[in-house]
Amino acid sequence: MYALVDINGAFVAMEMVFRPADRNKPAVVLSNGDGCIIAANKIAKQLNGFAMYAPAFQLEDVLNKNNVLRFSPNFELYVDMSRRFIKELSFFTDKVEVYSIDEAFLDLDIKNIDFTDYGQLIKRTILKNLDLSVGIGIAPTKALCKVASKIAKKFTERTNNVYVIDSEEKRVKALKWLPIGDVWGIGSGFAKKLLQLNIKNAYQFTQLTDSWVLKNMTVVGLRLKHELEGKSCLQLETIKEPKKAIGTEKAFGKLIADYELIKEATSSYVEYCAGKLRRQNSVASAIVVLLETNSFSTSDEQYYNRTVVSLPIASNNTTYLVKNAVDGLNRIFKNGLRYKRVGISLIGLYPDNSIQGNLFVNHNPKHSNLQKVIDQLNLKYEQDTIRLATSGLNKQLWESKAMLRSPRYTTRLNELLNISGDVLNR
DNA sequence: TCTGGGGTCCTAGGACCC
DNA sequence: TCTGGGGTCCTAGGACCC
Repeated sequence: MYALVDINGAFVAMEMVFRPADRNKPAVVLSNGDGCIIAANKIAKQLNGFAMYAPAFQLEDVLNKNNVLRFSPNFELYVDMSRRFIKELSFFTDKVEVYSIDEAFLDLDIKNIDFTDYGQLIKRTILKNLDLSVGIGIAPTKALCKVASKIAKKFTERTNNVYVIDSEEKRVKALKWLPIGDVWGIGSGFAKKLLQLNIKNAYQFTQLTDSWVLKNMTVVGLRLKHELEGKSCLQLETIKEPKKAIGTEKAFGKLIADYELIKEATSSYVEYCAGKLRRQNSVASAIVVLLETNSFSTSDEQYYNRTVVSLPIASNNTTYLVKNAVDGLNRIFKNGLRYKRVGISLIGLYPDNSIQGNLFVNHNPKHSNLQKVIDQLNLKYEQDTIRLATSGLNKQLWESKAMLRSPRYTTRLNELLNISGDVLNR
């Protein structure tokens, strides 16, 4: 049996850990630039006229009228809380798959336990130690865990946040209950297609033939069907594989025409991603650079372009990667346009201990010691203590603002929670 | 005025190899 | 008359996830 443990309303819940006085208020977390609503607590979701993922400015009235608390995204906090969440889970089994920032699959291959009791124990532990509430679905396959977890969350009064699918009867009942569009792995595209065929729930989906599913939904769809039938096809991936791509693309705070500022942003993104690249001991063999105007504008000239810069020698050296990314930017940059976003992605990643040489390029590793020292300083003090001059000093001119970001309570010494001031006075 | 960001996997088709 | 067979690698596009 597997378990899926999932933090309820994760981002808002993580904010509320440090704001106990605000727990009964509606609250949302917004996307970069305070654009869209990406997370909300139950109270906010139940408000009249509320819509998840809507642009915040469209819901201005609803948010103001109900005094909804708004937060800029604070991923540094969420990532750290997530790390603590996984640590708690690892006390229950050493087979943990970190599935996302707020979810993990566990292998419950443990003899003589009552799964419901065990789930409740996990739930109580996370609540006690982290002040976060979770939902837990337990079943013989991962896809069925997802189904069980939905039931656990939907019918909290009956399930107390833990639901186990451990019989054929429960499986069929659960699948008949689950609308096709809510099935893990069925997105809006396939949901639409299946509804046209009068497939309305997960159970009906499992009644299709294997060959139809294979032909129309590839092997991915077929695996899902088997999983829902109770035949496990998706293994627990407990070993964290290195990423195959590391990228960043973000909207600017305002539209930007100035090449120098866009170059700064590009350099700064590469610097950030190259750090992640080195931390997973990889090198990149190519860089994607993309540039985009504001697609929502009806008056501005529209432009979208991307290019792939192949590197003669794979590398994880910031200076070298930045230089090549800027070459890419130069290829696609057009004067006279107002840009909304630049993005870079390091691709073709492989381990840094097996770099393929190049007969025709003189590889000069003289920067690698410098790079190490910079990384050490940035680790010891703070991110960006030392950075490239090409990443510039004008961040405030292009970076989107995060006016509503809460303190990074658990990762910055100068943003620690002040108990008497921050909590008791609230 | 304001409209998210960061990933994975699969397939088809085109180019190439011997 | 008859025009192979078995591969790899890359890219674009489409699907999905949180």
